[in-house]
Amino acid sequence: MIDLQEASIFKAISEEIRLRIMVLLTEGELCVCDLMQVLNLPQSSVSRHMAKLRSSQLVIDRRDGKWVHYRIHNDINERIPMLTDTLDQFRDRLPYQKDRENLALHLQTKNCE
Amino acid sequence: MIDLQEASIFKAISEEIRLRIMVLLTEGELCVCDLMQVLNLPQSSVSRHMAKLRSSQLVIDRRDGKWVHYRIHNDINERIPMLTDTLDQFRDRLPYQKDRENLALHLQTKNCE
DNA sequence: CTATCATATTCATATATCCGAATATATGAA
DNA sequence: TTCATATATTCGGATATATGAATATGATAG
Repeated sequence: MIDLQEASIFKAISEEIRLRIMVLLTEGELCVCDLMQVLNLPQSSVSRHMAKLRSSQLVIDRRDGKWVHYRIHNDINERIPMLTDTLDQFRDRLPYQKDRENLALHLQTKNCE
Repeated sequence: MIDLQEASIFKAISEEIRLRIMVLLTEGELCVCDLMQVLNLPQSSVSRHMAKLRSSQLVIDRRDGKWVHYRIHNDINERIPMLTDTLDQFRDRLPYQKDRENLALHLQTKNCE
């Protein structure tokens, strides 16, 4: 079944984990392995969710060696004006706030390697 | 499975028919029988979709005799910033524009009875 | 080349969602 | 009360989506 483009975008962020991923991406570019550790999910799960976000053009990917980094698509505000404001509004609520704390801790550890 | 409230709202508008209903409701209050005729859908289908929109608190209902009128919830922009602006942006695209034309014709006929 | 790491995809299964038809409920008129 | 109308809910079945494990792909190091 082919969704309307607009419905497809809402469908992408209507799943809890993908919404949490989108809020995390408001902090900046992240790779699959970051998200696996921060959200404590198997790799295949994160990768599948990123494929869905990518196919809805909510994020774009950038390969850097073995890693694939994802970030929120530049054009997103033109297609769905509410999205950035809405994600920002969620940042200080649970579980998004806790996710962001976990991300900060994870990035610290990562830098110290 | 219990969704996050935020995810539940997006889930509600991630389905094509419900999104079209929400865009129609930007024009004002409508009852189930209006939506049935404008969207050419069986009554049970419209009623089920309205229950979903209601449980996500995207719309509120008002009973007037035999009819139940639905309108977009007053508080919606506080929970999802710019949602109504986003719906307004869809109004002039297809299939939403065609739906609005059908609604206008339907309301004319209805008034002439 | 092989080995390893990061990511993507496939597979089978479980769960969720959607649908029209049928039935139930609610309201108002006769 | 009985009937008709508007809406809500229930019922199966079909389709869609999410899941972890296993496998495939892609990139780099040695």
